[in-house]
Amino acid sequence: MATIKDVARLAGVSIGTVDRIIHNRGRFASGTARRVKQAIQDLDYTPDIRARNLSLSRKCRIAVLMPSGEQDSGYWQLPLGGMKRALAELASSHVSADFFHFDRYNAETYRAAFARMSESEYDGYIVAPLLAAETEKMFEDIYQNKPVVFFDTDIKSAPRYSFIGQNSKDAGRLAAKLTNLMTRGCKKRIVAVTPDAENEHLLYRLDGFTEKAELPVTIFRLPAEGKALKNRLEELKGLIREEVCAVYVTDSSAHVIAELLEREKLSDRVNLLGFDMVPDNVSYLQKGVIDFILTQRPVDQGVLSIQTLYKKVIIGTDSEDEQFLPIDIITLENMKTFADGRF
Amino acid sequence: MATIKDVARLAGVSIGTVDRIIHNRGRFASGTARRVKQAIQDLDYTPDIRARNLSLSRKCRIAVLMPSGEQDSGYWQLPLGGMKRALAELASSHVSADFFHFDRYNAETYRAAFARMSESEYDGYIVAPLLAAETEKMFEDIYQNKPVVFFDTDIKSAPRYSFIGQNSKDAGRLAAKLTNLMTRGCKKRIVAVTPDAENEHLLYRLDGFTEKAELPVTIFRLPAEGKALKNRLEELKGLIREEVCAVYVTDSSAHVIAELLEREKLSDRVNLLGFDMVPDNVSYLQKGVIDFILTQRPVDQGVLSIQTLYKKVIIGTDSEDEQFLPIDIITLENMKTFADGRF
DNA sequence: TGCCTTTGCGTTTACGTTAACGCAAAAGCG
DNA sequence: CGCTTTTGCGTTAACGTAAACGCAAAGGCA
Repeated sequence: MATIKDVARLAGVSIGTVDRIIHNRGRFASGTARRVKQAIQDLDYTPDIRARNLSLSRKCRIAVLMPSGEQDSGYWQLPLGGMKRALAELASSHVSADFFHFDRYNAETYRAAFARMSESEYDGYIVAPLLAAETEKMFEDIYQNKPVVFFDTDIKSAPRYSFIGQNSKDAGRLAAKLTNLMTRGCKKRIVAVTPDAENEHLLYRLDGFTEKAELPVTIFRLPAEGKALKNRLEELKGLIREEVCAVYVTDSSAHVIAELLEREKLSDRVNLLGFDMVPDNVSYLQKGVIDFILTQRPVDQGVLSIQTLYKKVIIGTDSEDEQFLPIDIITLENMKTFADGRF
Repeated sequence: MATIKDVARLAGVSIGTVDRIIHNRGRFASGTARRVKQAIQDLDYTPDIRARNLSLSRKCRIAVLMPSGEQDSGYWQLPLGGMKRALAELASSHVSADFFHFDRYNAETYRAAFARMSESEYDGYIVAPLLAAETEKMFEDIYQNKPVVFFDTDIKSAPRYSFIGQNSKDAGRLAAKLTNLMTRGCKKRIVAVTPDAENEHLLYRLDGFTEKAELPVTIFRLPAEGKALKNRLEELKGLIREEVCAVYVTDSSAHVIAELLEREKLSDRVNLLGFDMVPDNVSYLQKGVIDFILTQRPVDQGVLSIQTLYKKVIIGTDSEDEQFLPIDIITLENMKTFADGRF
């Protein structure tokens, strides 16, 4: 491997000159530049990253703005775990992160977390921009000179460096295909359960599903918690008992329906399909109450978010504008190959 | 982040002494060692890998011994691609590899490739040890002082550093579950097509399948090529036409059966399930002739093989003895999320 | 011609770690 | 007691790159 010294020798100049020409900094004669560039080509010279970073003593301080881990049945623990793992691996490369959590159903906490984050300056930002309206303007200033990565949800109108996530419509279509398979011969309906709160990518999961489903689909909205939830579940129970052969849940709360099915001894007759390997879902999958879980590798999303900023800030290489992860199908038989938390 | 200088200052010694104590090299007084270790603890000091590697000017030359890319319907291109990608990313960290390919159906070429590989010395080895009997002894000497990674197939009796691959029995079970789903209501049989040649992990894929299949399974052995293959296919055709509702193929050659089904217009009536996203399989999946493809992330296997050696040789951290990858289920609806070659 | 500015480039230090080298003090030995 | 050996530890060069600094030569101007 050629070093900057070899280049300098071949071009007949000093390493300082080579460095200046590489970085287009300071002053140099155009003829010299040509010779140096030729030498770089001839020797196939690439700077040694280790030496570069050592010399720059670059650090990468990252700010992460996301919901607290427990929300959505513990879903956010998954990307969080991925980030922590990636950070541990990159710790000796001077990559570190501060986490700012908010309540995704409370815009005020989002703004507060953002404010706390803004107190220091970071080299890069990772954000789950769940509150579209609030996010639009927030990152405009920051984006001027620091990379901002969105994960989970994309906001096309907001400025960002890269998006890491899922293609939700395809996920819905896939769910429909599996549901069709399971309900072959069944003459009743499918219930699609989706949260009360508006969320763009859950809408896509519904759209894709209804597009491909071969049985009639009844959409059933469910509040997040409390008495309203209880009442609605009671209603749902009646519906399921009578005329339903499968239930599709668009978010990570399939375990709520699973509990209902189990209690009412409906689980043999009614197929259930949901999203995300949160602990409650995993245990109902294991019992056979949930038939399929789809995921979009939330842990990998976390890992990739950190790595994307590391590459940008420390190595200096750019990533794709959109980074989609595969949609995985998980069932009783392959769950344990996913289960060690690495996926 | 604390440096060795800080440690030295706190312990009241020079950096040379600290270094000697860290590496347990040369001579030092036991009292000094205690003080230095305390200081390391107090400051939470970890050596900077970049500086360490720069100083050691460590290189990692890797030898890869595997079948040539075209074999097995182009399967080996997949891990090969993963290795190339990982190598490209690590190029400026002085990781490089030489590839030695063989014909997996010809033991002589395996030995020849091994001999060529043995002409130089490498810092690490990646091997697809498909010929169990030959491999047993081969790596004993090498393993004495260099890490050897097996991928795809494990040989428990041979010495190795780590294995990267799949749990084949689980894959078979999963295949059975999906086949059961697809053939619900069908009263005929399933044909399990498997290559003539002996291969341990294909046996496991059969075992797992027959264990969980709900219909009777007929095992049908297929030669690799030539006239024998043609005759056997003719035979298979008769079998399928009469009394079969699904075909399960244990290796990457599902496309051979797919072609047969398509030609004989049997694809609507007979379900087909196979392994590996090789180009031919992908196109039959797209046409709907193949219903499901299972994979064990061959590309990731390649990436992980390189990374495992990089971590061992350059960073100095050990990996697990066995590294299993998740079993993925791929169908028409989620195939495009896998299709960009990154998975 | 003398002085000042600009241009082009070489020199040097720093980044943090490793490891060779060698010096002083202590210990061993006749 | 004087000599050699051992012990303990400090100093230093090297890894490859970045960037500040400053020197010499050339050019500009009166």
